[in-house]
Amino acid sequence: MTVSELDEIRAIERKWQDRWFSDKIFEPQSTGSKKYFLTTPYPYTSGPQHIGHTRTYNVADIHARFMRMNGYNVLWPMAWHITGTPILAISSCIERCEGATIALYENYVRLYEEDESRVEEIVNSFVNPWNIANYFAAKIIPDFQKMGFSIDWSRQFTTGDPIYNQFIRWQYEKLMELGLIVSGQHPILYCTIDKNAVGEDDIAGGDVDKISIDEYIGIKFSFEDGYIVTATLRPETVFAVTNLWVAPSETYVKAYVDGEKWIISPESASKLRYQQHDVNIIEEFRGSALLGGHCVSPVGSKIPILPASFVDVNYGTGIVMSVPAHAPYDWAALNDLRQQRGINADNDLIRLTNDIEAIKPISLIKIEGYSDFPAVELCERFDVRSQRDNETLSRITNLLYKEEFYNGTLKPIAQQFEGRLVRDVKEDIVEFLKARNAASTIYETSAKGLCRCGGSVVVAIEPDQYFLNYGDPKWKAKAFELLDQLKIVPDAYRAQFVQTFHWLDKRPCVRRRGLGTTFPFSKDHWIIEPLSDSVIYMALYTIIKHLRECDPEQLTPAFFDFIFLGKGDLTHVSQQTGLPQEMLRAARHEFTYWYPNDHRHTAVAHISNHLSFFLFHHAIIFPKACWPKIVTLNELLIREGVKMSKSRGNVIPIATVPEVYSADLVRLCLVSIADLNSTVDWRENEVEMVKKRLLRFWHAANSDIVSGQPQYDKELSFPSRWILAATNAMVSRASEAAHQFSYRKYVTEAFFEQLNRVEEYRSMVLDSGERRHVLLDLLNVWLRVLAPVIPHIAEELWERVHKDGYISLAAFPQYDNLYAETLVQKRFLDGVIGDVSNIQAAIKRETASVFIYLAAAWKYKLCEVVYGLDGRSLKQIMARAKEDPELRTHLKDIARIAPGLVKLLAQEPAADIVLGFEAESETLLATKEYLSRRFGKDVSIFVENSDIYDPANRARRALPAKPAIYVE
RNA sequence: GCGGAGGUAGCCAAGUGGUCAACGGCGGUGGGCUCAAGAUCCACUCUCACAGGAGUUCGCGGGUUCGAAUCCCUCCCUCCGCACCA
Repeated sequence: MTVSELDEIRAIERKWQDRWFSDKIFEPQSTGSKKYFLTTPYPYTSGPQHIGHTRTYNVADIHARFMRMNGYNVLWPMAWHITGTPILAISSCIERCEGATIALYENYVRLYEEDESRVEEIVNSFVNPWNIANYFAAKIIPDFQKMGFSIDWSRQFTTGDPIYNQFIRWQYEKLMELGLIVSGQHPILYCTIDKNAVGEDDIAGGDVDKISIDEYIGIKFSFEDGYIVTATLRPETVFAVTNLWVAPSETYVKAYVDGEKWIISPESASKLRYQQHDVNIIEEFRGSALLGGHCVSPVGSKIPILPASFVDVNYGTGIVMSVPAHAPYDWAALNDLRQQRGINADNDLIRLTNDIEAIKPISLIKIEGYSDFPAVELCERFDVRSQRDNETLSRITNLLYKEEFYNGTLKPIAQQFEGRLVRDVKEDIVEFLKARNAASTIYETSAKGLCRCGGSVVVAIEPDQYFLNYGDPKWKAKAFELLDQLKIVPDAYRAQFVQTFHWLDKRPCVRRRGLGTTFPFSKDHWIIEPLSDSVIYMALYTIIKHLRECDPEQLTPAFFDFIFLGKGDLTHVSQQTGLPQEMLRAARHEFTYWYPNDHRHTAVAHISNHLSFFLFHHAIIFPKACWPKIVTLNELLIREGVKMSKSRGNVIPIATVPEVYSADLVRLCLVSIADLNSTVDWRENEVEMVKKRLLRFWHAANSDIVSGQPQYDKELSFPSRWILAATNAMVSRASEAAHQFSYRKYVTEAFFEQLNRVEEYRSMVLDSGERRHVLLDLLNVWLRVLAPVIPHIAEELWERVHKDGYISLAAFPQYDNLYAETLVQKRFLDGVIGDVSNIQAAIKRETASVFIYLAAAWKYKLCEVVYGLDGRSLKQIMARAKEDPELRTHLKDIARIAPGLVKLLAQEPAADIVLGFEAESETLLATKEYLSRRFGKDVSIFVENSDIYDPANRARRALPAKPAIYVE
């Protein structure tokens, strides 16, 4: 068992992959009564596939193969997703000659290209995003083939194809007709230089430090002829404001904002312009000019304006409202002012003394376990010295905000909002303030970000965004109806679907740029975004072959209505589209044959988006008969305990699988390491273990084939009958596991445990014609059970045992109860072996002989009697024994052994414990030599009676199912 | 905070009312093989017994039951999702 055997397996894998592909054995026709239409996500073609993606496809392939062998006409097609901005972002990185991206893509391309000069050339070509999409789409095909996936390659398309665009336009026509597309304004991340929306991929480091949009409330404090505007995440605290904070040395502006005079920072002014506000600056001044002034809060309080160093003019409006009772920063800043007073006799401070002196924290929110002034309390507890203790302050700020938000209730000072939970009342207070023209929504990025082009990332309001209205009641109701009849495996994920379905609401479905389909309902240039154009494409697989010859212009909404919904009249549609009637008829037939999508398998990460959209769209666009039936899910894959990621450099691309591992090895590992609902941790030492087992199987199977004897006329011995029965039982358990998608259990049963059993059988029956025959016979069944998991090896061995045709297309073995009683016999034997081992281990002496004493016949009779009794007290047993003429002669012994017997029979199911004398005796006699070898001692088998060698007087302890043992 | 999943021997991990001291693997110990190492094979790997026995275990603490890792309750801890990101 060496490298050369693994090399041989690798060569075999290539051989069968080529044959499957050239014989097109996985390209089903739309005929046959049992069909199974399986889909998995089409890969996003921004780079090579790795072993993490492969987990999903691997499960799908194993199931596809299992179903195929169970007589289903299985369709598992594949296409390519290129829609969206990531590919665009990569292109522009390469165009700008960004070293890291170029190096990454050169490494990707090197996986497939030997010629180094080609590598550079190809990467250079990636300045055109289509080249990225096409290059990787083309390379993922051989990647998948290297894994042995039984994909139908004849139905490929990309989401950028004109045919696809027409299909998606039809989908959106339907949604528009149903009134499910709405428009409105929407905040987005936006680059100030590109003048365009930015996604995660466009932001420098955006994949690591994600930037989100925070919704602040701008609160207007009346001041002179206008307002000082502060920005806050906690509008409810407006009732407890004691003062405002400004940065005295920074510049502020007075500006007309939508016709009102606002005092804010200039940075804020320019950001507001992106948020659909009309902003004109009137004058600039230093923050210190505001100090000592007083403004009036929306709830009528007179509020002084004071200086604080923690104020950042880049954040919000650059002016902060101070709530010292509930905001640690504010309390700390207030303390700083008080302590500086008198020490550094700054003019400003002296001027402000009275104001500072007068400030008392105002208690607004009541929370369990805190005083009236939790911010004060926390500052003291965490020993905050000044407003510059940034780390501590932000930590306790988060802590307190969370606590107050979820568990805090408002005090009487909150007037009509008294007594309500902060989390419930927040929105109402915003409404209240807005109604008095005292508040305005201001969006801010959660962190500073730079676009890859160098521009700042800000929040802009898109005034005319289109949304899919998942919140529409009729849509939601349909979706729930679909969900109710959908099988989900593992079913534990159902709750996540339910939750997602509940909170799904309006969702933007178009973007200003990216690859994809143009949105048909706007004069502006909009592209339907990736998660919105990838939800019903499974339908396209069914008919794509018929569309290749068409002019995409012919694929009108009427065409798709006819094919998918059966709407319209054949002749009419034919005339309208110019498409031949037979083509329309064939496509319609193919769609109705394959749809619905019986089974979709994907990763759990898709539940809250793709899968839910998939179900929503199917529910509303297609009739019930076309609704998907089963969704199965798997968790993700990590490597040596950590996530795989580009930045860690620990990704295993599929392209390297054939040289580093082997397809069948990876396939076996991926399902054996973990169940669907837990993470696979790809650890080399586990892989190594699986590799050894696989090679051992390969080695043994080959030698069984070489030495195999097709014919054997004599009666089979107990061990042979047992291994055949055990194999039968294995087929049954494996089949059941597969139907439940428990493929870990499947390989445990069908590979690992079966391998152990077969090895045990080998040691039970030394080389003989019988064994050679049985092993060959067994292989015929076993290989077919293994074929879904390790198809290459199974296919090769199948050929070597001279079976006709592909094992991939062979019938999954049937199973029956032949020799089932031997399974109980084997359990009995294992019990005896266990007992002998126990005793040997206990006495720690060299021994030469083992004596096994089967119980006397009357004990078996007693056993039946006891088994039939309702109660099993000694008294009852003795009473019954007295009635029996034979047992009556053994009363003394019965009294002695009855407790042990009762205990034995307490094991469930009792009927399987006691085989009867004949069977026990046959089992031991048939395996006597094996036992002798196994113990390394002479083994003698006796039946309990007076004429036997029994120096320690052990035989009398013998019970049915539990012979007595003596070693010497 | 809400919703979901989960906490099992040194580690990973199966097991959801009785055949469970608890599958399997890794690691560890001893032994066979070998000049030796690796590979491989066998045994052991909670505690105590040392003739097949007993005791204590499955996050903590309670409860239901003849019987609980498994069912119920309180608590502690970990992970995932909470949207416009594919």
